[in-house]
Amino acid sequence: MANISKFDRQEVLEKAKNLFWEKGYLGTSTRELQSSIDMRPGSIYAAFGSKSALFITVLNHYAQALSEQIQTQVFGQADVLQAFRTLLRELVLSPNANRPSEMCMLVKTLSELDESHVEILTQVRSLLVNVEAIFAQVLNQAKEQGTLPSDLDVNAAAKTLQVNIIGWRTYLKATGDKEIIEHQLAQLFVQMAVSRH
Amino acid sequence: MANISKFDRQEVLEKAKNLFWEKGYLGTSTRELQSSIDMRPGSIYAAFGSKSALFITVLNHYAQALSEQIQTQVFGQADVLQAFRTLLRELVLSPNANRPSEMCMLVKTLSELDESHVEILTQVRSLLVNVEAIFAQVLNQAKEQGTLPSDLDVNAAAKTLQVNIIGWRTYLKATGDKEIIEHQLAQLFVQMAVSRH
DNA sequence: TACAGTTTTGAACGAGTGTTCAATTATAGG
DNA sequence: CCTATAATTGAACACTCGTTCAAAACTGTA
Repeated sequence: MANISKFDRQEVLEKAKNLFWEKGYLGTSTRELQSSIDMRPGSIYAAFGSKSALFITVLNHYAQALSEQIQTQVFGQADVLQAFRTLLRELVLSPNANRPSEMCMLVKTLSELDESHVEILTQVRSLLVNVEAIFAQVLNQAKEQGTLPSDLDVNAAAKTLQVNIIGWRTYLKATGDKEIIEHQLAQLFVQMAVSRH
Repeated sequence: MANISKFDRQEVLEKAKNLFWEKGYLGTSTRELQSSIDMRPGSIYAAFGSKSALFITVLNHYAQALSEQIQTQVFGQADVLQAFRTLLRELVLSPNANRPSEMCMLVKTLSELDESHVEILTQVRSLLVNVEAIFAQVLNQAKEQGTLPSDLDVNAAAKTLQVNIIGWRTYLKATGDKEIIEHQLAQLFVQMAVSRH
């Protein structure tokens, strides 16, 4: 296996992520990949094994980055719920120039592939479970901080969050209508605050 | 242009729909298409023009079928809201054996393709607008029937419906968790019923 | 039955696919 | 500086892709 230094590896994964995220797994050819990450086929195959193996590595890299963002920008903040809401607003609505697609990469991959790509789908599903678990952690901490009612069903709320984020991002790609999404996002946090289970 | 009889044309579009829906636009090769609809390349190109033109024709066929289903199963029913809710439950949750993918084909296509496939994306966006308009019509009729409050913002509710359906179907493909979806679906109809704007 | 017009066929085209591997270049230890 | 090991290169492989088109088969009219 090619001994790419850690710094280069991160850079390569970042570039591969951007391309895969924009064009999807099937829509990205290995030649595009080659020129994008500036590696020749032999090196890529020595380092990552195959197109699908590289893609899975990239997916992990993507999820890792998301997880770290929540870790640094939400956990440890004075008002966890407030910080989470801010981050969510940014992730869903901000027209971040360096985001290659309006879709979440996990959801885009889940949508794109059928069950003939089991390995990739399995990894996507597992990563989505991780994300949901992190959401639940955030909500739990908000409960402890008293910004969410103590009887809130945290797991159900985390699932609702997932469903809505998926819907919002996709709807945004369809229509570009940010206003309704902004409204729904606010609404969702109101609902969580008044939930009685 | 090849003069396919109307019956054959419907059958061809149906088969092409099933394949495209299952494997996506990029994931479907013209050879698979050829054997699936039992036409030779020359005939396909005479009748439809290109792979992408056939795909767009198939998308229209797909949306047309959905529209007709709402027309016959919802409009004209004694309780439109009730009928709509039943149909929605079926469309989102039923493990219909002859549905080639858990995803909505429009959403799957929207997710899969980037802006380099403008023609297809434009058509998908337009069809999604149509669907939303039909939802609004249904809700309006429910208002007239008195099953929804007269001050309900029908357009906003239709958007919310869209966002949720997209989220539900995708979440279902990710986790298979029907329980939470069923709960959220019920919840959504409760919210519409008590809305105050 | 003969013929003009239409439709269908399937071989073929050129470009693009993921992947491999012998040859070359770079690296590090003595 | 020399050598053994590791990493990189890029040409090449065996397919597959979307698409075309001359030839064959079919169609309906006279």
